[in-house]
Amino acid sequence: MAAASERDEPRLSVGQVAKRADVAVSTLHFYETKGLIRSWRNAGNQRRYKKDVLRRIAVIKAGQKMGNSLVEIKETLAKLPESRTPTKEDWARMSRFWQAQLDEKIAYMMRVREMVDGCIGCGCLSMKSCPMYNPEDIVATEANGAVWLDHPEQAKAAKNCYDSKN
Amino acid sequence: MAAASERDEPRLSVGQVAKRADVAVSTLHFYETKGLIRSWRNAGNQRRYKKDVLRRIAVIKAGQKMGNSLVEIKETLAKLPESRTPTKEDWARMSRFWQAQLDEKIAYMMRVREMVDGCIGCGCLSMKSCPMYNPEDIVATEANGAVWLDHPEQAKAAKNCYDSKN
DNA sequence: TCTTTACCTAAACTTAGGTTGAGGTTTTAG
DNA sequence: CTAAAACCTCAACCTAAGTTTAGGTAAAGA
Repeated sequence: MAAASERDEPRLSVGQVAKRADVAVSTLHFYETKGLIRSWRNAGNQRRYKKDVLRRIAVIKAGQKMGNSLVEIKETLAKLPESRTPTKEDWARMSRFWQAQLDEKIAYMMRVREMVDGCIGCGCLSMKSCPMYNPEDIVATEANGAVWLDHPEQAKAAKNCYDSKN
Repeated sequence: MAAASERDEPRLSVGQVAKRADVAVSTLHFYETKGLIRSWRNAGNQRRYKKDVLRRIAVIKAGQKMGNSLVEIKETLAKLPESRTPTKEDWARMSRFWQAQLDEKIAYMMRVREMVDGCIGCGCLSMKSCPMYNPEDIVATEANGAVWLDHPEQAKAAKNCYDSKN
């Protein structure tokens, strides 16, 4: 029966996963301790993975490229169904979620760009009015995970930041 | 003469800088050990700063928001003149440099967005052909500082990544 | 069978970017 | 003049995201 179920859904060893996903074996151990991936053990206590672990790792990598922490990525992965192997539609939903997040980050970068222009590039050096000196602009809300949002008004405020008092 | 030069260019104490730049005193000490800012000592061995330190800290903060490391930021700050207090034009040049960097990062994010779409969102799970699994796409060149550039072809490659073998 | 390769755990180490604490000195305000 | 507030150094500590090392077991192939 163990043999039968192994035939049903082929499992990968840690070395195989490491090679195919291009990460170190130690990284897979590490991700497992962090709850990002899961494995089962064979009779000899060695890890065995379902193939969808490869996609999970791809998601982890992509998330890191976007600048997300492993904790945030774990929260995203937690939206996948636990009871069954994720389907194409499950992954597509996750993809859409991340596209939206990327859109936000791109918008954030564009606001930083405006601030750099308005605040470093200009003659303004007053710490009080310049939005760049006020750190409340990165707000973390646990509902959305970390949010990279400046208050949009700040970009405008930067434009008015021309009192070269210092 | 010490008094005269203090009158010429007012110096700030570490506490004043901390308050105005909204960072901890310990952070200023830390930045100093890292060579990001500089100070002089008064007769009692206490730090004194020129006012342009505030702008340097603003630059550090902006750089961090863009995702730069302190080392990278230090390299950027190193482009400022050492011999004199930076002028408006010095800061403007730095601003332009960072705008360009931000443009690159925004472009990078947009490529990641395409990859997330093409590679997680699609049915493709082959590690070999998918650019997402190949880490060489973040290339560090010391000339430019760390570069966030994917090979542009990779975004295209993601589009061809539909062999659902796994 | 025997030896090499792969795998196991646990703990220590690494870098980045700071923060905290201890113990002592300087400045400032009343 | 004295006490509180600000400052000093140095060392230890912290989190994130892993990597490395040490000592031992399992599996694969000649």
